[in-house]
Amino acid sequence: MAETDKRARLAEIQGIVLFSGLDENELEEVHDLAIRKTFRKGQVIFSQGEAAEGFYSLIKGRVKIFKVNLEGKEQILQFVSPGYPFAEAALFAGKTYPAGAQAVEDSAAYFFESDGFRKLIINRPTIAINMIVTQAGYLRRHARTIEDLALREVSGRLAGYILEKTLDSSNFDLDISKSQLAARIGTVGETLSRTLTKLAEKGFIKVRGRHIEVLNRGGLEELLLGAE
Amino acid sequence: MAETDKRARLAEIQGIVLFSGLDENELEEVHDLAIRKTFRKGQVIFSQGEAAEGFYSLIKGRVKIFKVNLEGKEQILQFVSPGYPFAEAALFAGKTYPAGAQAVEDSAAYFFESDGFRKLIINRPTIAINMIVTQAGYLRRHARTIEDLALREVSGRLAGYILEKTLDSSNFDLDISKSQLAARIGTVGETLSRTLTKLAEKGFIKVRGRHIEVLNRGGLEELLLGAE
DNA sequence: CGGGTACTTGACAATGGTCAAGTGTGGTGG
DNA sequence: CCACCACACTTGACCATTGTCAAGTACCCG
Repeated sequence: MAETDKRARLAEIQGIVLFSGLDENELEEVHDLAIRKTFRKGQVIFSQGEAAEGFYSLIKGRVKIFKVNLEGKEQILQFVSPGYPFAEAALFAGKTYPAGAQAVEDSAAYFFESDGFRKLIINRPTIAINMIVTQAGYLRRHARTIEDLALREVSGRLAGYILEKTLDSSNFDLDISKSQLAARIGTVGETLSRTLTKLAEKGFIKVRGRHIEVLNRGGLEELLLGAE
Repeated sequence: MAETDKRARLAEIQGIVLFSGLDENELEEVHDLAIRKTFRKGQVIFSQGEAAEGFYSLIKGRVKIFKVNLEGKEQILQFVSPGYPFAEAALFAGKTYPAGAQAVEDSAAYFFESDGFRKLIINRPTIAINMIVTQAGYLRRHARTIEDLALREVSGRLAGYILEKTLDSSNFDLDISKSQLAARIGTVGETLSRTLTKLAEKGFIKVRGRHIEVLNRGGLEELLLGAE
């Protein structure tokens, strides 16, 4: 029982991008350090400003990383997908979490205590490289978010979001609430609602509930670039 | 002559955060890979969208990393200080530079070609760790910028900027033009100008040319938090 | 079927961007 | 050493985008 348990955990750990390409021994080491935690939908994992003891790697569900201001407005920095780490920056920069984390669905993650993980990583170049790779990806994504907020109006940001979600098909279902989408995109629910109908009126998209269909990709792309 | 040259270069390389803690041999390896480049004030180092062949480490001067939109509005993602790398994310994510880079002063940097550097880093955990550390720092900084843009008005962002520059003394001189500061803070010159005089009228600061003196730290801190 | 939450829509206000016209100010050349 | 030009910055008037507050509607879950 404990044995199958361990095997299951090793399988989960293998699915984490940070640990891809590791051999058996290395996986064992990671396993011995990892603490499995589960979170219910809506549960706060940590809050901004809290002391950072370590970082997480999500294996199931979804987690949002966000900031809030005094008035309660929220900005979502990113949604974390299974396989990906979050709060890894806490490992080497600063002693507190610079943002909050909350489970958006029922979720499970492995927690890695900072000191132990640092020791581990020093002798495991593969993990270090994997870490650099995912951080590089996050860095790009953040740069894009900054660009969005500073240089695009909300119709452009929304267009960008929709285009990303429809790289292959021509339609998709929102996997988050519209108010969360608003917070991701850097606006509020009301404005998102209006912008969505505006795009629909222009004939670029069709919206029914959470289902969005793209009718005119070119139109969206122009918006993204900054035309009107 | 070539010998003193090399020694000078090794000294420069030693001053780069990515390569701190390396032994002689490792420094040699890095040296053999590094291409020294100089840039005049105002010179474009690379443009957004350009194929990314490698990354840079600044050793002298200053460089800005920025995005521009079609209307020509600019958002500065960061100013790079000597010792720090830029475009390192290009090493492992994507084939093009996601932003542009330009020398703000006469500058010098070492260029590292991606493939070669990747090979090097695999056997040099120290470099990998250093890389993770600096990326973690950049990640934090970006998160902060996103927070600023999404959740603070420009007076709050400006207050934050001034507070950061006056952690020890109570006054400082702007090391960039006001229009560049505006672009860093996510606004335009006119608004920055107005905001500066507004803060001065409230008695929080005193401005003369590029010199800024803080008169009421508490007031600035409130602005940063979101009061008005 | 009921109740609550999420979303939409409307009217309004405000932050901040744009355009245009000054006002320096520093550096260069006469 | 002064005059002048270019450029950075300031200030004013205006307007657009977006946020706020409020009310109404739809939809989902129990």
